[in-house]
Amino acid sequence: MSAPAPDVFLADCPARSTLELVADTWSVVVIVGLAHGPRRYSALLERAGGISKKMLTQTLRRLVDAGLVVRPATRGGDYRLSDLGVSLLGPLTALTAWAEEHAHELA
Amino acid sequence: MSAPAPDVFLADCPARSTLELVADTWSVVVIVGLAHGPRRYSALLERAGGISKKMLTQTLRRLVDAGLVVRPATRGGDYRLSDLGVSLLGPLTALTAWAEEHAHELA
DNA sequence: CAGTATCCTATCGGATACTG
DNA sequence: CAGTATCCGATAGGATACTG
Repeated sequence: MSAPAPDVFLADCPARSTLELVADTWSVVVIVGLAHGPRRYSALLERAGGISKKMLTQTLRRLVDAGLVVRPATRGGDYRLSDLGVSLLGPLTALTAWAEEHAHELA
Repeated sequence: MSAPAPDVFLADCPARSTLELVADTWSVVVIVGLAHGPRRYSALLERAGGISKKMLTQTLRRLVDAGLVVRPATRGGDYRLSDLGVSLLGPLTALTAWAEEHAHELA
């Protein structure tokens, strides 16, 4: 954590691919949706305003593959954040907090 | 700043549109690219690895319209972050810092 | 209920060429 | 140099129907 102004700006930066994973609306919505605790597929579908089954499935798959979310052991069980996923909550809530605070200032 | 677990999770939340603006790779890259100070179009184009003129123009337009970036007064001048844009740097660097720190843990 | 698979449109986004 | 405009293939993403 002592990197001196690291540059996501550069394409070859490994953080870039990570950023591309995280800098996605549905990913953020789903992760935040799991912040309060594990939830079933249908719970996510209903609460995540406007997401379609297709995108939910796809987003969950990506997040599971990336290791941010843990797939339920049994079909129909709860999805939950992995430790890595939990570690992302800090930065992410900072971002969503900003979004809420400044939503009215944006055109 | 005292919101009790606000929910970007919901679609009708005003923060959602804000999130959709910010949760975009190119937007993040350009904003971070302007973090160190104002830069000209060509400077952004060269340093933002892999971005095309089209996407740079489009992204800049969106960010300017949203009020996050200030267009140069004279053609060929420097683009710079607005106060609002600067206020976003905190949350954003938290996110990019996370991306750098955990890049190797992701599949 | 929990997904998966298919169809189809809209947008993304690079390459290229053009203008002031 | 600083953009803008057009062409076009690739992907996003909703609607719907289907399976266990």
